[in-house]
Amino acid sequence: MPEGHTIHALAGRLGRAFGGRPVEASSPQGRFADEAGRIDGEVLERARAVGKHLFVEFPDETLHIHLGLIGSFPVKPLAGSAPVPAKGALRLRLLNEDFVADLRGPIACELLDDPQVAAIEAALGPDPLDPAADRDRAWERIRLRRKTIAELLMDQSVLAGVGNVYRCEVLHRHRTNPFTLGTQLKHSTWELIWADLVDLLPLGVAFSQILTMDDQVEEAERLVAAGAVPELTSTWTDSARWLGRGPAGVVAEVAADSGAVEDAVRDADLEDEGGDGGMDRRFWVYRRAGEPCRVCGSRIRTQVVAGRNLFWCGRCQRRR
DNA sequence: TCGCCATGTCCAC
DNA sequence: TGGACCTGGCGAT
Repeated sequence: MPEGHTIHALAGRLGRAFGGRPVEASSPQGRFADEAGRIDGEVLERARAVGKHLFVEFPDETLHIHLGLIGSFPVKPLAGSAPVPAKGALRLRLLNEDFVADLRGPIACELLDDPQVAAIEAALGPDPLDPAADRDRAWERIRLRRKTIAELLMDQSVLAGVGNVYRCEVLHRHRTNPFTLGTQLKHSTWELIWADLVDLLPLGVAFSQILTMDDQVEEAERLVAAGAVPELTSTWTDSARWLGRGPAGVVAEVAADSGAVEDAVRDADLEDEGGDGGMDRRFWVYRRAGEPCRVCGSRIRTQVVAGRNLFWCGRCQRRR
């Protein structure tokens, strides 16, 4: 179940598994049969993510996919054996000699031309995973709005890639009242929230898991610094954030040894499809309604905001 | 086996 | 703002 980090990790996997080679495309379910026929046998040039949108580029058209709440697109190595027979509601299968990727339950799966792709991107706010993202663009869309920050963080035209878990967690990390209006939010608070997302989302990509607890973030960054996280070779090598830090050197070295990278990637791909990067699933507030706040012991509250369950601590996050 | 819920979005009212 | 839609997993029955 995807927020932006999941889609960026997926783009990396698709690129490594299928990039630069012809791909077999089919729609066992039939709902995408005509379009699959148009890309069948074409070279998959590149896969990239913007927020929660996935773009898979072919010479003449771009495959646009949005997984929605329940979609999945696992990439699996074949390891010499034939792919498992297609069954159930399988919208799209991508296949080559080494990998198979099965798309199920997307809310968008379509072939677009360049202007259509540009239109989707233009409607999105800055993505904290994009090294060139401009946080001020998001601030301009926040500061004049009389909507709560809890709603604004989920609004993809304000900020691209953040979903319900990250919004709950990041607001708690900064002790910010989720009901603070955009017009009331301090600029300094926004700067801290953005910087935190720029730190946290790449860890989510690297570990295919949302990590927000201090000890887990610390451990994740330690593993990154030790060069023990193969996932970042694809997504992070061009990240300004990490090029500006120690781990980048390690990443560049690992990336230079492509054979080792391939082996490591295969291992990672085998393991992390469940979105489990290996650390236990633990949050400050998300899905902890009624449990004691890990900071102050007060009960975590929940309330539906814009159709989604918001979780927060009424004491820690009193301040607007 | 059933019903509900989910890291999402869109549309009709 | 409520419902519809896409599918899988899990707890209750």
